[in-house]
Amino acid sequence: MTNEVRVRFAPSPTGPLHIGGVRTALFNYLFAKKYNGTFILRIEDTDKNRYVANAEQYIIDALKWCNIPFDEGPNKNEEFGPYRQSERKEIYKKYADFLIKNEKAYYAFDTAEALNEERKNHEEQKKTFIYNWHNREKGRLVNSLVLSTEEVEKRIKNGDKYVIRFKTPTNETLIMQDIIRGEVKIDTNVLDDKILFKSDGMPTYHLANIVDDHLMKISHVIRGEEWLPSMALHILLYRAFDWKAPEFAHLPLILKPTGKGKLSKRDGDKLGFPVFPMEYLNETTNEVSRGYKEDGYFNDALINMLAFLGWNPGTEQELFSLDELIQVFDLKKVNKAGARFDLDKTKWFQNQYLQNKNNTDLVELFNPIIDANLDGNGFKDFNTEYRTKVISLIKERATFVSDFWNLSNFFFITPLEYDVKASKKAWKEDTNNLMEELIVILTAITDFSTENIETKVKEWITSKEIGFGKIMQPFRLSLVGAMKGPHIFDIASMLGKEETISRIQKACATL
RNA sequence: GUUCCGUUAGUAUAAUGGUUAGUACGCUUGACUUUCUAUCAAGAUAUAAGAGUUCGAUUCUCUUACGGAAUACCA
Repeated sequence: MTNEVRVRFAPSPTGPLHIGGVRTALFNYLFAKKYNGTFILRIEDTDKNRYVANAEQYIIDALKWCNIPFDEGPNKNEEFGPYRQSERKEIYKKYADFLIKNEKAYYAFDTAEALNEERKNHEEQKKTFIYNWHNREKGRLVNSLVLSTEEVEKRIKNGDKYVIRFKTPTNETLIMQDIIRGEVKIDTNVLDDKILFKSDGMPTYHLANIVDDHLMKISHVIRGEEWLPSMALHILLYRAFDWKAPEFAHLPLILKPTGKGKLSKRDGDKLGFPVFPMEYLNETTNEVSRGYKEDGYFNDALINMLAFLGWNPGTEQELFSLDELIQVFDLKKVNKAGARFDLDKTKWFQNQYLQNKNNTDLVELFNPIIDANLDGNGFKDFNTEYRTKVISLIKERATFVSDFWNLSNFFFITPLEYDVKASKKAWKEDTNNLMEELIVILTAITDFSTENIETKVKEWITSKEIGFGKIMQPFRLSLVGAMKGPHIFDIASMLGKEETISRIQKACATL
């Protein structure tokens, strides 16, 4: 690659970033890093009405948690700044005027009501209203193409509201290149004269986006597929300015897990899974939306899952660290079709990451949970070694750190009650007597190791000729309180002789 | 409605002008652990439909169907 790679993620601060946005950011980041390029965050806040105060901070925090740091952006290496479009307001007018002067754009004075009226009329006739060469000079619309120069100047001087529209060229088949989709063709006659500059003095997305991408020397525009229909306008704008256009790549959309349409911000609450990387507080409604972080997902697991939504390296490896992703990432291998979000697969990634984490690291995360649940009620003090051992025994059944406690509470507290169904099944009339005998066996064991207990107990069961189930099931029930948990002899060894025997006695007394 | 984009099992995807169309999640069954939400093993399920090009197409072309997006003084 001869030119420097500079890509940008350009969200609009109208609310929290959802995982589709995170994936767009991720792909931009991976592409930039792969080519030693620059990843830029630009805040596209040209719509005053939809602006949400805490959204920008959320976006920044979310990218940080996801480990997708930007090289340039608000308050960071502002060489091409500012990076908020609201702070670049003055820049855009100049470029809009340039287009007017070169007859690539024109003033339009039509009111929103008049345009709505047109749309309605067209709809009644089953036609679509398009503001373009069909009608822009036919006199029904009010713009500088039909008005005299004097009239236009008078209106502007008067303070009449106006917008600036792009004068789309006619009779041309545009052939565009998309890195992911290949050739995309469109007839310019079906395009409409998009508004570039709004009557409130702000540019629309289209103008601001092109001007900023040019000024910030963006080399590749990597964005969601919803922008594909706008690519023609954008290419035409680059041409009108006589600028070199960047390369484009339109990413497939992330679709709802069930039903129709693309994943939307509301789906999380409706379908019962997070759509946001982190929890988000809506400050006007005070509603809290759940986030992957708070639900217990690891950031690297989320990122790995997202990377595989619409892309894969072409090998059978599925687990990749961020650095490995950077190495193997290739825009050309991104899929064209929309990808349905799959919660099961997401959990699988999380599970894999949990299994691969060091137990010593996991203890740090588990400690607060143990301490909160214990609150001085444990049967002894539990050192880090003990806690780590517990994790090693139950980890494979867990997906989240928050699963640990349910899987391991019996390592810390004596069962308070016994699972009713299991008790009925496992505890028979002669069980108490058998347990008394088991206690005798256990008492005799000096080295209370897993292996030792196992051989001694099994020897005894075999010599008594009484099916394993009659002993093992009540034994487990006594120690755990339910028919669950890891290898029973591991549990006994961990609890120690005294606690093990005392639990059996307690069970005998209760059941 | 119009324009653009897309379509390999339930889902995410791999591969190829000639293969038993691969993998993962999920699902089913079995084994093991005489517990399980774990583990192991086995299994079922796919090239949307039709036509054309070709000795041969899932792969290239066209049509249809279906899906998605866009069609705002939102991004």
